[in-house]
Amino acid sequence: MARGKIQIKRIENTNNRQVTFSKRRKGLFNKANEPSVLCDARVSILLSFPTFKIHSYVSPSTSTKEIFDDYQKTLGIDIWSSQYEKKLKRRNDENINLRRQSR
Amino acid sequence: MARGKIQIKRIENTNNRQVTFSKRRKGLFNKANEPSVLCDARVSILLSFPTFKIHSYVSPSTSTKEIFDDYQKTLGIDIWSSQYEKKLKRRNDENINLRRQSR
DNA sequence: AACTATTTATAAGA
DNA sequence: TTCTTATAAATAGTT
Repeated sequence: MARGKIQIKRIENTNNRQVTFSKRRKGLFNKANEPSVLCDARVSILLSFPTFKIHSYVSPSTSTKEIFDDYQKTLGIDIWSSQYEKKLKRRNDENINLRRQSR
Repeated sequence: MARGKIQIKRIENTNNRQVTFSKRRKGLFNKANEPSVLCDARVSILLSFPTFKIHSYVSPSTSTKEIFDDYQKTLGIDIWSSQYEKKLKRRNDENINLRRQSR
């Protein structure tokens, strides 16, 4: 785009890669904002780049977690809960045993 | 854009709103793909629209969960764990009481 | 960090 | 709903 078409492949020069990242981050977040206003959509974007911290965009009046919970509901899974479910089950089992003993 | 500039405000006509959503979803996901190739970035997009299921894009060679775990690491929090931590604490407290009673 | 020639995205129409 | 196309927006290379 612009002053010559580019191939979509890794930019080898480190400085150019960083400049392009910054420009495109701005463009991407702008593009995300518009459908949320035009179309009542909710958008969450997470963008990680090796030398920067992670960058995020989320549309107004919602939160990253809220959108993620919807995502998980749609998939019918909860990829974050499994580690906690195991611990909870263990505690419950202990609990039931203790109640039996105290009878 | 195109054939006249538009104002960025809610599109009231339901059909137009849906058509615009579909067009912009395509555009947004395309735009997300390019920095991941050009700049070694990782991108996760979740896009929810009332009458559709949620749509997602994630850059190649990673997963939505992986990017999210990085996001949480950067923030220094774990927004999904808190609800489980509460339940776990409750079970533990019950457990301690039961052990006391059975002494 | 600003500029601008050019590419890309897209609003409206077919 | 898919295609076209005139115009708006984004941006690669330059300064």
